Amino acid sequence: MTTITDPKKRATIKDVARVSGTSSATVSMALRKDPRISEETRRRVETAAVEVGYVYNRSAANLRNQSSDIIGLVIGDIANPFFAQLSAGVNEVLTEAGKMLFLASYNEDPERQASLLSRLSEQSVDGILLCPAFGTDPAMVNTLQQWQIPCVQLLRTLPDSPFDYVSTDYRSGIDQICEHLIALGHRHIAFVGGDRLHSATLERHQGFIDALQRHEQDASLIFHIEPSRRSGRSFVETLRREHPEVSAAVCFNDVTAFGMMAGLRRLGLVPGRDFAITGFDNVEEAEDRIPALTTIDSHAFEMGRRAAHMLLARMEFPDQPRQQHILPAELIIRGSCGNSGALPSPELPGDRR
Amino acid sequence: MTTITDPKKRATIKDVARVSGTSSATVSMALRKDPRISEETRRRVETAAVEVGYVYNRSAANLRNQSSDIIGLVIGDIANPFFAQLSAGVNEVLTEAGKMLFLASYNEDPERQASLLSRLSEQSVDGILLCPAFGTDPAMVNTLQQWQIPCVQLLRTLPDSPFDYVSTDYRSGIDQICEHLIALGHRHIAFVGGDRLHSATLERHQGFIDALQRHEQDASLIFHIEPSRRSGRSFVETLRREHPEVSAAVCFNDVTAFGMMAGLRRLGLVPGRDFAITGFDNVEEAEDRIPALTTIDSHAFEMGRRAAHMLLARMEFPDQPRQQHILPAELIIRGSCGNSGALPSPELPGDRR
DNA sequence: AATCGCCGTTTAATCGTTTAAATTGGAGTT
DNA sequence: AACTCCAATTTAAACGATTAAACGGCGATT
Repeated sequence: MTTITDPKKRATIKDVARVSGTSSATVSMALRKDPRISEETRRRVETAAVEVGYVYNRSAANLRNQSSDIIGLVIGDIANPFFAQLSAGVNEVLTEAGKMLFLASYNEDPERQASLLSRLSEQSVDGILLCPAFGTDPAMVNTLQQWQIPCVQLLRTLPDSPFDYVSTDYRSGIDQICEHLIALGHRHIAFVGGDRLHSATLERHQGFIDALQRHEQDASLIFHIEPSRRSGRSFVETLRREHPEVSAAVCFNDVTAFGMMAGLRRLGLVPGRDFAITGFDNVEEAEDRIPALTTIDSHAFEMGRRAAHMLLARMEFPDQPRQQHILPAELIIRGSCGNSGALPSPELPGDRR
Repeated sequence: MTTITDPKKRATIKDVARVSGTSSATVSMALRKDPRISEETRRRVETAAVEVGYVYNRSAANLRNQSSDIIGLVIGDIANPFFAQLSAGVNEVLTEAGKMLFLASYNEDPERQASLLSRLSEQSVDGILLCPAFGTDPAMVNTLQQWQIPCVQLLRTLPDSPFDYVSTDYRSGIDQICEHLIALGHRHIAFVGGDRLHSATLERHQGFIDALQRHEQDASLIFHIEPSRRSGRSFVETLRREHPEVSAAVCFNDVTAFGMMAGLRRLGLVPGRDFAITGFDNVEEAEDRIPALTTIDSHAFEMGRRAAHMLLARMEFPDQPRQQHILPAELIIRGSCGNSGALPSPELPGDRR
C-alpha cells in the first residue's frame, strides 16, 4: 500500500520524509520530539514512520554522535553464580537508564580479556565495568585511559589504577570469620581456596593472617586450590591426612565450603560437629544446607547496582574525583561451625532418631 | 612525536593514510589484509596505525556494511543459574566466532522483552537467540520476521513460529521421572511449580499427565507455585495439610526441589525416606545434597552451545530449512526418592550414629 | 511600506569505513 | 613504437542520522 523503494531494505528517515512530505532533518527532529517541530508535523511524521515500518538505525546515529548507549561488562565467568547475580544488578540499573549491555566474559584468561576490551573500544561503548583478570598486564590501565572511556572497576584492584572502584571488604570479612572461629575455641585453622592471586584473594589472605597473628596463632596454613565444589570435596582428604590437627577451614567462597562439607561426610565426619566450615558470598544454597553455612554476605546484586550507578555518574561528570565504595562484609552465623547454638537443632531432625 | 590533528579525538584511517603516505582506501584494505595490497605497503600502514594509536571504528563500519557482528541473547533472568549456564555456552561459541553478545535479560516481563527486541533491531544485530517470555504477543513473531534478523528460539515455543528451535525434551523427562516414582510404588504424586504457563511448563504438565494416566492414577495434583527455593519450602506445609496422602512430589526444577527438601526437614520429615522428591536441571548442587537429588539433566551449557551454532548456521544459510533440535532428557537417579538403592547409604553417615 | 524578529522547516556538511570504478605505471607483445 | 594487460593504488560515492546555518513566510513595529 505504501511507496517503499525496495521492500528488501529497511526504511530510513528519507523514506519517512518522502511519505510525510517533509525533509529528513524534520523527521530526525520530530522523532526525537524536538520542540522546534510543530505538533502537527510531528504527528504526520510519526504516522508515516509507522506506515513505512521505519526502524531507527543506531549505527548511523552512533557514528554521528560518537557514542552508543552501550556499556561493557567485563567479568571472569558468567556461569559463576556470583557474577551472574552481579550482572543482574548491573542489568537492572542500566536497563532503566536505557543502556544496552555487552556481556564480555573472558573465562579468567587475561588475553581474552584484552581482546574483549579492544573490541569494546572499537564499538565506542560509553562505559566499561571491569572486573580485571588475574594476570592483567599493568599497561592495560594506561591503554584504557588513552581510550578515554569511563571505567569502573569491580572486586579486584590493579596497580596504580585511577578508576572508580566498588568492592566488598574481603579482608574484614575473613577477619570476622576468624575471630568467630577463635572465639569458638579453634586453635588450628586453615584457609582453603583461591588459586589466582588477584587482590580479592590477597585481601582474604591478609584478613586471615591479621586475625590469627592477633591471637598468636599459626597463620601459615593457606591452601591454593581452585575455589570450586569439586576441588573442595577432594581436598578434604589431603587436609585430614596431612594436617589432622586442623579443626576449622575458612573457605574462599561458599561453593568451596559446600564441597568440603560433602568431602567430610564422605569420610564419616559431620560438618558443624566434627569440623567447622565457613564460606564467603552467602549464595541462596547456604541457607538451607544441612548444616546451614556460616558465611559472609557479599551482596553481589547490590554491588552490581552500585557499580552501574557509579559508572553512570562518571559518564555524566567525567572530571569528578575518584569514587570508591567498599561494601561492609556482614557475618552470618549459622550451623556449620557448631557450638554456636545452631547445632544440634531442628535443622537436622534426621540425626536424632 | 606524531602528527595527529587533535589529541582529543581518536585517529581515523585518514590519519593513518596521511602518516603512511597512502590513501584511506589503501589503509582500509591493508588493515583487513586484502591481498590486493602489497606486502610492503601493508607493513607501512600497520606501523603507521600503531604510531597514531588507531582504533577501528565499528559504528562506521557497521553503517557501511549493514551488519554488526553482534548477537542478542534474550532471556528471562540472568541471575537464574540455568540461564547463566546457558549464557556461558552461548558465549563460548560466539567468542570463538568473533561475535559480541548483547545480554538482554527481561526479568520475565513481556513488555520489557518487546522493548529489548526493538532495541536489538535498531542496533542491526546479526542474529537473535530468543527464549520468549510467557505472555509474548503472538504478533511478535511477524515483527521479528519483518525485521529479517536470523533468529533461533530456545526452551519455549511460540505459536506458528518459523524459527529454528533448541530445547530439552521436558515432556519425556517428566514422564521418565513419573515412571520411576510409580515403579517405586508411589500412588499419589503431585507436580509442584511453574507459575507461568509457557511451553516449558505445559510440556512438563503433559509428561506428568501422560505417565500418570498410563498407569490409571490421578493426574490432577498440579500446583502452580513460583519455581523457587523459597516457594518450594513454604509450599510443603500446605501440601501436607491439604493432601496428606501424597508421597512424592515432581518438582518443576531443582531449586524448587531443594526448597521442598528444606521444608520437609522443618516438619521433621526426611526427604528420600518419608517423602520422595525429584528435580529438573541437574545443577551442581543436586549432586552433593543430602540426600542427593534425583533429577533430569537438561544440559544448559550444551544447549547454549547448540543454539549458538545453529544461529551461526542460519546466518550463513538464511534459506535453509527450519532446524530443530531437542536434547534428550537424561534421568539421573540418586537418593531423594528412597528405596532406590541410594538410601540409606554412606552419603548419610551422620544418621547412623 | 519597509524592516525586523521569530518560528518552522530545509539545505548541506559531517561522522569513518567500504568498495566499485577509475587511474597510474610498468612489463610484456607484436 | 604502439599496444595490451595487469597489479597496485586512488578517487569518489555510498551507508543513515544529526545539526549548524540558511531560508521563507508571516505578524508586529516603526
